[in-house]
Amino acid sequence: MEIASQYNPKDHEKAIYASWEESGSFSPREGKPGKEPYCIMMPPPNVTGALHLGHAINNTLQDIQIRYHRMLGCKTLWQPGTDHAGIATQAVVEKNIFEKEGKTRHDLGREELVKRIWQWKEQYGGRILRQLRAMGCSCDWDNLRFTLDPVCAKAVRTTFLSMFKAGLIYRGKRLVNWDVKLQTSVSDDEVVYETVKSSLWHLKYQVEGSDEYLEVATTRPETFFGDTAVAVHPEDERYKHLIGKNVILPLVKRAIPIIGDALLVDREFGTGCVKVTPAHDPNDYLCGKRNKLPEINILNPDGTLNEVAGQFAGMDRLKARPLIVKALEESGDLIKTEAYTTQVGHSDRSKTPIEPYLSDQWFVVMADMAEAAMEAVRSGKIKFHPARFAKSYLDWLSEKRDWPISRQLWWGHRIPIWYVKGVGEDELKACFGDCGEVSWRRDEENGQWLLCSSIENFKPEEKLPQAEVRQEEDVLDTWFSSALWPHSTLGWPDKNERFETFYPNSVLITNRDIISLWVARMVMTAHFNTHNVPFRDVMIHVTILDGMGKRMSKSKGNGVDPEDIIAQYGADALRFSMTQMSSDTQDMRVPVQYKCPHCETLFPQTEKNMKAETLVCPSCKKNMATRWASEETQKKEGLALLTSAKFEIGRNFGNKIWNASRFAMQNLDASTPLYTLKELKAALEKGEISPLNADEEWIITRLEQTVSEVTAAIEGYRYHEYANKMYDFMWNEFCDWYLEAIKPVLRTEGEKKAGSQAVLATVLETALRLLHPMMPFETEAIYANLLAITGKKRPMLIVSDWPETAGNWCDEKRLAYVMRKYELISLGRSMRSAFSIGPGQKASFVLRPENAELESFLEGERETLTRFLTAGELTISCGFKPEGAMPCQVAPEVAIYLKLDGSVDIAAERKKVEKQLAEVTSYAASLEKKLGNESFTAHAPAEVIEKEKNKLAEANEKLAKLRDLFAMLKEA
RNA sequence: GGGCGUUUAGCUCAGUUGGUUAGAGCGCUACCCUUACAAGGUAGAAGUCACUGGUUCGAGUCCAGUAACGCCCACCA
Repeated sequence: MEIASQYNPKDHEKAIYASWEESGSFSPREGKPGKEPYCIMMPPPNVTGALHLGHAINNTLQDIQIRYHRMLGCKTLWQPGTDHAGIATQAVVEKNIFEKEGKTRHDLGREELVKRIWQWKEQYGGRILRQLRAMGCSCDWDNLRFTLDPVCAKAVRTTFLSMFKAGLIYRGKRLVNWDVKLQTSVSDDEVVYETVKSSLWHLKYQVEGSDEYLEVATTRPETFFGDTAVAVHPEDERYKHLIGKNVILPLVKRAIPIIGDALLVDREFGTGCVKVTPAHDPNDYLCGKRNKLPEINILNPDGTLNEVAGQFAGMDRLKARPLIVKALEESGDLIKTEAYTTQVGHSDRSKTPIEPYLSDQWFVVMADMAEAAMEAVRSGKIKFHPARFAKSYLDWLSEKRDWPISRQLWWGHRIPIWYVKGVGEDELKACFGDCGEVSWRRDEENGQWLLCSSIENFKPEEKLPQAEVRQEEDVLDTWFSSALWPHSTLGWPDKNERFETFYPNSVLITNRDIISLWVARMVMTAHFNTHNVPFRDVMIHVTILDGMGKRMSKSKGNGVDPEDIIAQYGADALRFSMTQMSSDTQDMRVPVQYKCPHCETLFPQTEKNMKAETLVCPSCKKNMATRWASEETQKKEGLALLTSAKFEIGRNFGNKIWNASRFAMQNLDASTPLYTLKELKAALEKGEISPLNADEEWIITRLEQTVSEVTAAIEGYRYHEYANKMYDFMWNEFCDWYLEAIKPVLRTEGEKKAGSQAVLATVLETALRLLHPMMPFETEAIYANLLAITGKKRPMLIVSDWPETAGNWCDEKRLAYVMRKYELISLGRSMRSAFSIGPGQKASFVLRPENAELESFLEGERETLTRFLTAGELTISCGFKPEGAMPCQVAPEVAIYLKLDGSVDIAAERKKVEKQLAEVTSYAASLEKKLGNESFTAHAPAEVIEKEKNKLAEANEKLAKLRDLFAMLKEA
């Protein structure tokens, strides 16, 4: 069998993924007896978005758990899906239509816009799925969900109706964050504050019937049209006497009261007088409620001033501001203007300043649901990993602020509420009284009924021809449907086997920035709908940062497409590196570089160039396109892939595994059995294969330790430990020592060779299974080769069993001797290097063990010792006495000498030994001091003291050898 | 302003309940195309564990404070 000398991912990934998929391996299959079903819901990415490395780490970690549990024999489901992401998607499509056709959504109308967004979804919605497949994600594609699916929609309507019936849904006037560009409210979470250099304008408000005036400072002078009071601190001696009087607003000459409000006013800030604009400021709004002030709205939905603003009506509020200031200045009502830096809320989506705006919105009452969600974590029914993240979850929930769920968008789940006028309750009862899927409530203020229903395509007007019926225009906040994800995707509310099997889910794996937005809400709705938790564990993983320490995100422009990395290094390299980065303390910086498609020159991604569509290569000066450019431009100019040296480690490791396996393939044949560890043990005990040599006993023991450690690491979500243990085992133990050690046996013929082949096959195959969840493509490819070369027929690795240990392969002393052997080799090589003995040049060594047992062991290892040391003559003797000066290194129980042909520079040798002597002496002294310290021996635990004593004994032993050596060098 | 986290080798990061002479990968130095692998091998150099105190027989690890950085939440008329 010809095997390439480098692992080339492109030769394997597509075909292997296809064969997994075709074999149905991604679908849940019946579990082994006693194994609990296992289920993870993929956090649904925005359907029209593109995944970046943040998603790559998220999905890698999920796939590891899924593949591991599948191999354990659990009935396993990884539920994939995408989110309709209301505002984000609608904004993108609207922008696109406006750029191409110059039309707004109002030109198109609701139906047409929604149609266009669906088209957009069909066209671009595939990219994420392609990316997930390229990464090797083993999701149940047959049951892909979308938050606007009929299944999910039913869950949304059902939940809404239940909440409505339970009195948890209400409609109220609230000050919302209004996005004037998208003309919708956005949640607090979608508002980002930006520092803006502005001014603080001081205005003069004349006290009615007096010469006195109040000086109020504002950053938003245009809002004075909506002022309904001026507030001062009730204890403020400067203004106390004015409370109850009126001031006259400039220009419009309207009288408003002076009120005392200790909550709103900080006496120390500014002038101590605050203009109160309840309709346009959250704090003023609350103040208005406290003091029963009227609320005057000054804005139209598009951000222009309304008729209240008199001559300024119709102007955009920001454009009007300087004109208003000018008018105030001219009327003498502007006292002064000072420079002021302030934070202004901007819409995360449209990047325009947010207006606090009074409007009708729908809300969900949070109090009880939040309490239940907190209890689920406090009681330990849900566990966070790492545990500290429970705090941010609990802190957020403890505020129990009602959830505004309406959005003035067209893309999303339309709120299932109908406004009904002109009928009495008797008529409603007659029509819907028997129907559990309809409920209603009286809205006295507006003289109408609020009718709520979970029926699909509900048309109450057909049953109530006499009534005036209007459906609510708003849609639900995207998070409303995402919040149902753990149960809606399983077909809830319909009773079904899938839900019964996989609910609650096993674990949620996600990023910490959506703990409040999403995790908390899932727990709340789960409790409300299913009286259960949605999942048992929440695993929060690291955040991927760019080279400048900024979180990777699409909108920032610093996101790296996983397919860029896959194209250059392969999916397994991406996955390995991601796994290795996934510790639970620090976020991970990934410095990113562009790679010129023409000359392969690398140059760093910077703040400046990260959003550019085209770039010029600093080396070859040719143009290139980035992922921001259109597909045509990418084709024409060549695409500059983003890359990072971070992934080289994964590629190099993959190549190492590949070559180690290649070596194995070259030395195995159709006669080689393919045992599990337990079967190998049984075969040994029955004498079916010849006894293991020391190196084999050692590698099997190390392998079994690795099986246990790696299993525990995955179970405990300690991914970097999983990656590092596998890396160390494969590279430093399997390749560097074991494979090198067994080479001669494999070149022989006979029983011993057959035994060694069996061991090699077992170790390799077990290692492949351990690696598979993290590096599925390559391990599957190697496994296929292994089956071919040994002539076995087995199912694919993806559905193979997770390794089990057999235990007790050899005693500890023997293991220690093997380690001693490796240590001697290292020391010997070190001396070779110190004396500039070239790699091909043979050198003579003497080993002087201190007891006959070790002597006889080393004698048995003469072949490997000779070969690893490139030794000419190798003497192993307890009674060896050096004649004259010989370079020497000491290990516990044994010393190794180098015989030099030429003369030895005795002075140099003496210096070396002297240096070592000094080091070990001070080390031993510090240990002695420690052990001589009575408080240490009194306080420290016995095992620690024992350990220190052993260290001292070893140091003293080494010291004695070094002293002998030194004395000898002196004589010579 | 409140909370959470981070600061360990030139870079990116590990370091389990306090108990080693503090580790890895990349990079660096020297020598090697040795028939699995140069995406490799062998041998090396490189750290005042941010700073200041404290607790302790013993601190990279625990406590307090300081500084810098990052994230989340709240909010500045």
